Amino acid sequence: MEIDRTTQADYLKALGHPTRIMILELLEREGHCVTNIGEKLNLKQSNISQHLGILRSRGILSLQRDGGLSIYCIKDPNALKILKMVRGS
Amino acid sequence: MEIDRTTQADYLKALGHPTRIMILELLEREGHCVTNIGEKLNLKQSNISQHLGILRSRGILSLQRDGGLSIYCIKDPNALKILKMVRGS
DNA sequence: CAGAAAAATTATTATATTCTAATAATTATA
DNA sequence: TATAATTATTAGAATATAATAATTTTTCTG
Repeated sequence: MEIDRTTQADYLKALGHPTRIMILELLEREGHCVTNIGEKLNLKQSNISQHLGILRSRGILSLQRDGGLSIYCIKDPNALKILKMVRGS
Repeated sequence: MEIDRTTQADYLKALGHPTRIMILELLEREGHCVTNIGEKLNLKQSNISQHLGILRSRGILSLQRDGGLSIYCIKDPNALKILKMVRGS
């Protein structure tokens, strides 16, 4: 299947935000819940939730519920590879 | 040297636009002048010039003058690799 | 079921991007 | 030097993104 340039751009835009980069770095080792991410990054809950939603909508993160928690994990390992390539540019 | 997340994000944002993706695809084979790019993509000159400026400011494109023309070329091959990875996500 | 905890959603405001049109700057050539 | 061709820059309006605060929804637990 063909992936159009708007979708490609949306994917890259999803990666192109400092907070979302921090989230991906944090999730690289293991999944975390929303509150946990917010505390580690010292950002508001709703803001984190919005960023997670963006990353999820692009297929970069997945979410699994664990009790009352929403655990977010890396779904697309390419995202991490891309970040590594950016650092090496 | 350490590359901060804002710079990483700016790099990814530069890649995250359909027109700029088209420009990179066009320049993959060989360099082109501004007018040429504008004609191939059927977009206004000033708009193209602005997009080229963004890509150049991030170190993704380089510019060499040839007579009256500004020839833009890929400077950072990583950008093309990243686009290929995005397509394969 | 009621209350608490976690997360998502909404509305609002502020900021950033993008495109167009117009103008300015640069270079080539007659 | 004047003119044309090429490119860059600027200003403005339209759209998109982002952060906050407030609210709602969902789920767990007593």
